[in-house]
Amino acid sequence: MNQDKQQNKKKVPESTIPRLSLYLREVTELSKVNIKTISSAELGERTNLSDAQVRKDLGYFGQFGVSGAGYSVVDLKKALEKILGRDNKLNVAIIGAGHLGSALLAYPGFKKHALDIVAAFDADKTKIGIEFEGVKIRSIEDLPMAVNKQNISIGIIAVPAGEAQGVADILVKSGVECILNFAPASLNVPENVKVKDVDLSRELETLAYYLANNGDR
Amino acid sequence: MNQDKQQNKKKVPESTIPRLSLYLREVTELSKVNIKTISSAELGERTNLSDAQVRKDLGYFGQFGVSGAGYSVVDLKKALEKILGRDNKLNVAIIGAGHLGSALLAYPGFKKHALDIVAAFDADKTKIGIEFEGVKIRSIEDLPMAVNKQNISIGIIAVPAGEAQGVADILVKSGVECILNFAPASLNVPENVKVKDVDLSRELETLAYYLANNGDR
DNA sequence: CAGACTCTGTGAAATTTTTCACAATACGGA
DNA sequence: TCCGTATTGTGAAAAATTTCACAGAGTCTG
Repeated sequence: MNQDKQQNKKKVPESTIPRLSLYLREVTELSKVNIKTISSAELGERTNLSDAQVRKDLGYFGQFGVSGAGYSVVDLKKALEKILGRDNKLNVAIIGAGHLGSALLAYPGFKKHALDIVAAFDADKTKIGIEFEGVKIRSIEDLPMAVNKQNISIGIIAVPAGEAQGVADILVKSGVECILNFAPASLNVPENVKVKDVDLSRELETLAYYLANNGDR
Repeated sequence: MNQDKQQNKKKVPESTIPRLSLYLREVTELSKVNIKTISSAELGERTNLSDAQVRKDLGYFGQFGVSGAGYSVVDLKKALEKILGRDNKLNVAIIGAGHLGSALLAYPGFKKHALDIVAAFDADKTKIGIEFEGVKIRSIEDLPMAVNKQNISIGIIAVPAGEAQGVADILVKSGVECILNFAPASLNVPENVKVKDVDLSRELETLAYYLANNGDR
């Protein structure tokens, strides 16, 4: 039904998408310093990926390059922005206004990515009403209403692990289909909901493993 | 030379390690509520993975289960802690004491993972001397010395993208072999150095992609 | 204590992802 | 304009990862 975009194309690997974001970062950088074109090899070097990987990734979405010359930086930038959906603004809610939640509220990257944090919630009554970075903390009870009223499409969970599933349930029930989960807990959600876990513990533990097994690579 | 641990065993896939961390999280949880055994199927359900995946992952490191009964929670917990190197404490330095850096200093997860934040650095002279969570911010110039004196094995980069490579270079030169990079920049480091990127932009962009291409997958 | 049942460990198959390699194409200089 | 060079796009091969599926081992019930 909406295969149209990728019709006969092969399925895009899961792992390609985050790399597209990397490419976009680089071409954005390049466009700032007024560089006009870049080859897959150079782009690969800048992202620590192989040239073939770069070409293959881009190839899933069309033909953006010019044989013998490489990719036009501005064109590729535009194309990637389109693919990654930067053209339509998205409204984001943060649930949990602790250390992490407030660091996120201050994070400048959101604006760059056409993401607006339009609401923040916390269960702690003493925090309600406080304003962080122009966003007033509200009671978590207001969440379902806010999702609808403010057309929120991404929920960021920044609460302790024990409360994460409950928050996820509320988000799902309210109609949010994308969750960025900072809590160290595996969330249970329906198939149609996309969860991305950002788990510091896991990252650290992975590093510790490589330290412990140093050398095995 | 230190293949000994995994002698004749097949190479452990990169992707297995973060999952081990997930398993450990679950068995730790289970041990708290005094559950004695768990099957691969249950562990899989709790982590949104298949039972086969769980067994295969554990299988790379030995035979921890009992046919017909499952895995002993305490034994598996111990085994995973060993594998992930939680038995030896590691010293960590955070570079960058902005919003993110200070949120990290407050993050309770480090202690749990046998990680000690023993030092924090910032380039901003006005921040030097301030104490966060019992750690005094120092000048970034002190970093090389601190790495040696305090036996720091993990560096966490929490500076703006433009400064990340410079900080990475200092870390590498000082002998740090593990870097957790929060800056949205691709770091260039020697082969023997392990970098883990935690890139919020990339996560968000990936989510946005799935929102934009909602329905496919 | 026997038989039914459960659940692991693991080769082999299937799938996914990455790399290879090269024909086709466009550019740029003479 | 033509030739040499650079670089893409992409099937096909290789590698990595996941899933399948089942023999074998241990558990539990009556």
